[in-house]
Amino acid sequence: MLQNHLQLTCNTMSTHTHLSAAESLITAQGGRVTRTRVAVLEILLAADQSLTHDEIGLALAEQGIKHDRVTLYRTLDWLVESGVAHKMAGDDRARRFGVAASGPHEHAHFHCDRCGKVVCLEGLQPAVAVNLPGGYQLDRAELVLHGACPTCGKGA
Amino acid sequence: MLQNHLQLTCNTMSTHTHLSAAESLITAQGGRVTRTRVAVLEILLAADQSLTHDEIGLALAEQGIKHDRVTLYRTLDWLVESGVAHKMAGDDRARRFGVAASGPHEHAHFHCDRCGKVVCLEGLQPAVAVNLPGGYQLDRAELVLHGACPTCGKGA
DNA sequence: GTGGTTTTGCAACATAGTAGCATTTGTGCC
DNA sequence: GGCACAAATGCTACTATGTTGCAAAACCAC
Repeated sequence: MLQNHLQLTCNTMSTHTHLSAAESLITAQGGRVTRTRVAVLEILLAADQSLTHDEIGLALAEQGIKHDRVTLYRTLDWLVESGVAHKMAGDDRARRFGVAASGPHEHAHFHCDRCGKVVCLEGLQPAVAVNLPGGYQLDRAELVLHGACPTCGKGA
Repeated sequence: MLQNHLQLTCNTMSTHTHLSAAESLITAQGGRVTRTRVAVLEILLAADQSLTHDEIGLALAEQGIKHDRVTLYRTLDWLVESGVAHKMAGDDRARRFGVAASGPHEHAHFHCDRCGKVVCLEGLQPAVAVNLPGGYQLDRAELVLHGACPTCGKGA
């Protein structure tokens, strides 16, 4: 899980010009580098799976970063809008967020039906664009695979 | 308030042995044939797209069928549990429901990003089961295509 | 440091879905 | 047809998720 080392990631005022990956991404999008944005993005970058708003909020709290529920929603929305993160709807009614590491919208997700975890499968590209009925214009395809993740599969 | 036309759509007690498709489906699942279930299922059968809980409730009201929000949730849940209908999460936070006409879980959906409509594409089968990382067990694949439906595409 | 704009935090609201329980309604049986 | 019993409904209240408006604070350029 996430450590709570409290390692004072607030280096926006430091004399070093050292920029973390998160900070670079944010400035590249023309946004201001704020405590919340950096922390949220770092959490997403460090995570190997999609996280819900709630999970991210919890991680923020563990790092001692004070934040508001609404701010987190807006931060996540901004990240999605900027193309840095992507949003996806699961079977439960909570949306999950992850960093869009590869192409803009071209990767599949795996949803574990037992533990509810969602991971990104970068290597998979759905072979669609096939027999779509006439008149439909395809923008992007979203592929969600359901089943058991390695952890849950072993237990069975 | 609700009209009191009370047009007695109750044909479960009629002398005919005429059973609608909806009624047959319900009894086949070992469920009771109730006003709400028959009406909901007929609405879903008649629809050429997935409907939200809200849209179904509206359709029920238009037919003068008194119902409760909670009952509708439970009815839909029962239909999904019985395998008669299927549930899918869209980009908005409302779940959509449709009848599972073909196989149990093996068809794709098309989501129109302009009008929000969701239709079932029975003919499409995602060609997955490919390079899934080791340890993952695949149960089913859910493919959602995003783009413009024929109606919205023409306008562009 | 100062000023101006972006973000945040707060409170209140809105929507989607769930839980418990008393009442009603289908259904099998006589 | 009438009865009994379980399933389904309807009601109220509640939780969870997400949104809006606005004043205060933080960020960044100068």
